[in-house]
Amino acid sequence: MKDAKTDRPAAPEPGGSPAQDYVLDRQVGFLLRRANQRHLAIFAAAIPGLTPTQFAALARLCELGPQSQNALGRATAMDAATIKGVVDRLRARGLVAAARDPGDRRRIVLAATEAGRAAFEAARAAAHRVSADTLAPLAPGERQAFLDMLARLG
Amino acid sequence: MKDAKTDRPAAPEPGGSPAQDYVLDRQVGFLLRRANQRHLAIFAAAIPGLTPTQFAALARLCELGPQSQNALGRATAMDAATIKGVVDRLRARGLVAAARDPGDRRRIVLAATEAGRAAFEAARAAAHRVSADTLAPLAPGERQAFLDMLARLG
DNA sequence: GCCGGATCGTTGGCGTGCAAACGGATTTTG
DNA sequence: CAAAATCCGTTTGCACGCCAACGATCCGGC
Repeated sequence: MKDAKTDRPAAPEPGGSPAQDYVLDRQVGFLLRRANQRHLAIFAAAIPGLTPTQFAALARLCELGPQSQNALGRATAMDAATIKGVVDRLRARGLVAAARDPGDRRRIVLAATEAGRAAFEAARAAAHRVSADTLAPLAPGERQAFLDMLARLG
Repeated sequence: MKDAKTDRPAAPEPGGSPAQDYVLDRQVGFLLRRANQRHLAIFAAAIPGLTPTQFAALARLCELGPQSQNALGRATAMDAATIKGVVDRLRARGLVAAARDPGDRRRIVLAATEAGRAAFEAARAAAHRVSADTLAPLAPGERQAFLDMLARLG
């Protein structure tokens, strides 16, 4: 048997038609998807030629130095299948170079090329602007708190 | 040994940010992507058999009644190409029915079937739990504020 | 009327994302 | 040392998600 003290708002109703119980516009998942869409659009407008994931991989590679492919994937929150495609496209454009690891024959060691490093440097200022523009609808005082909370959801 | 702290490459930044500090883990886009990943995992575990987008489309259809395909796409923040695939899959499973609009021969009028409505009802409680679980890392008092801010970014 | 612009749904292409399965290399452990 | 457990990168298959282009239809203005 159920507790009678459960809240009304989200409780399943026995006999009636609940209907307005689930409001899509208030669900985290939906809002996350929409915020992501807007961010993607801002990014694409500010940095054409590099997707956010490609830029993230390149940035990490510049930040951390040479990495194995899967390690780079972990550092950028992409699974092995996803990072492969991203790296393939970066390699095809000469932004990332690959070499076999002599100490572990399974591994591929990736590193940013000169062109890759230059592309990262060239895009960095724009990337900061993208982040700022994305957060623009929030009051300045809210932004850090929002980022902190968002980070906790990851 | 390397000078890692006072590294100032070819980016002349007079008085502004030192430009070296592009920290991926603090960028909104990256955090949004990671939060989305976690939410997706929670959703998939709680509601196997329906993706968040499919559930969103079904929910909107139950909420708003019969809609044209593109109108449903707008109501769920999906472009025409995306909503088509989602609707195709829902139709293939008998959760959504389609009929031509006699008043406008371009349009397809979509409606949830009995099975579709039942699937929505059956999943609704779980969907609420998904939202709650996603927000679980936040203190109860923070959640509403977070959602409000997130909504403003959409 | 009719014509130009909007809207409707469709298609193709590209780029994430995840799951599952695989063969090869390496490490752990019995 | 050999078997088992891991880890590496790859592939396939599916599901978004956006863009650009398209034929069909509708609608506004002339």
